[in-house]
Amino acid sequence: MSQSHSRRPRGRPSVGIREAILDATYRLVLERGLTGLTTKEIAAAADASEASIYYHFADKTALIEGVILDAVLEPLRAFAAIFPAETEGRSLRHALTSYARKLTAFWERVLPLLAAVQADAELRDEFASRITELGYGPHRGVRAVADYLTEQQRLGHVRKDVDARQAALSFAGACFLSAYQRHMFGPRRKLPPLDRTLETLVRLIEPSGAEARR
Amino acid sequence: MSQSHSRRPRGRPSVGIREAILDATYRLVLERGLTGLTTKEIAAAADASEASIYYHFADKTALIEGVILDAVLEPLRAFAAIFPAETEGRSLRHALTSYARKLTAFWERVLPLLAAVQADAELRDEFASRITELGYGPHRGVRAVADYLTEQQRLGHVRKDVDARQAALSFAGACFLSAYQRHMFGPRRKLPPLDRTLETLVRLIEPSGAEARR
DNA sequence: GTCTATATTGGGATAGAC
DNA sequence: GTCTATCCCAATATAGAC
Repeated sequence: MSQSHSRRPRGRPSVGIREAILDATYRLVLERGLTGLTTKEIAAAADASEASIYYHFADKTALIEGVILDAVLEPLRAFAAIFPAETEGRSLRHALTSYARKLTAFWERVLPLLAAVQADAELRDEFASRITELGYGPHRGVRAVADYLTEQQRLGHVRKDVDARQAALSFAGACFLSAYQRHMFGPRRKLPPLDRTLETLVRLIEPSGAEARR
Repeated sequence: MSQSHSRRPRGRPSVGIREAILDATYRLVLERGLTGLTTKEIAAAADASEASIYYHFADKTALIEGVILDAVLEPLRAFAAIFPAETEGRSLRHALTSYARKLTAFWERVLPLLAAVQADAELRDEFASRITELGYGPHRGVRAVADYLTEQQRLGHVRKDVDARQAALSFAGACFLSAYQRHMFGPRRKLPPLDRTLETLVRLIEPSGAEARR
């Protein structure tokens, strides 16, 4: 967006370069990865000069770290809150399917950034401590589902002999693997469609006639 | 292995530098990530000169790509074959638990490398096409489990109304998420222990008394 | 605030002795 | 085959005009 003219036509908006730089950096990390990413590339993609990068950011590291950590932490923060709202007055199947779609989309958005984080020692350490201190992490999503399942169990919509946390891990795991596979190999459908996997899981944990009385 | 003395004592083995370089590169990618990894660092870690690197390898790219692709593809290849052997004459629970342990260990070994692959555009493309052409990929592990479950279904050890492929995805997904979490945050136990998750899954897919007759 | 032009550092790669 | 010494260039970062 906003490329395709190597020089902005006069009347350039005196503000917005900073945003363009952030945006370009983000896109480049997604598309080309972090390895070998240069300030020249970023400047070109943002249609700005390298000097402008150094006007707005202390150095390259500050730029990259800022972009990546924000791009991961913000969705994480946003996502951590949505599950309860998603379940309001919905059937077990509906709630889980809906959540799974969001969870998968979330992972697909974040995974490329996590790869970049992981490939860089400094970023990795910084990221791990930030996540830990904020209390985010995969267990967050798993626990949200587990809590929901426990509640549904109390209401008799989930078999009593199912360990909610374990079932939640299977659930989240299926979403995660599905997202990771698309992340690495694109949208080829080599794995079973996630929707049907979830349906299978739901059927497994729902009380069958014989189980309902236990 | 073979570190802890910064200079080989005299009588250095005139052969083995190539191996030392490969080994050092591998270790450095794991420890420090690919971003910013230099030939100087590699040389130092291998206790060799930079020139030796260029004697044995065409350029830095050839070295890195060689190391990483080998380090990923070889375990992949080895792993693709083991599942059937693991299941011989074992109970459903035992076979799955044993396989899960291997699957998780495999992922933990490979994930750091995959992150490096993903962070580099060239590597990523090269890797994706190699994997595709070899027919590896996450679906491989999923399918192996699915086939096994189908067989067990025929033998009456798995509920008939369970879709084997979907159950396998849940199974592999739980392993994968578990491995990924440890990969990112270390061995903190924020997720439910995998063993118990698998037990839960096994119990779910095993025929209950009421289901056995269907 | 943004640019052009330039300084500086350091990493990839090579020459040539041994 | 391995080393030391060096080259070259690309990438980060800055100076200074506008």
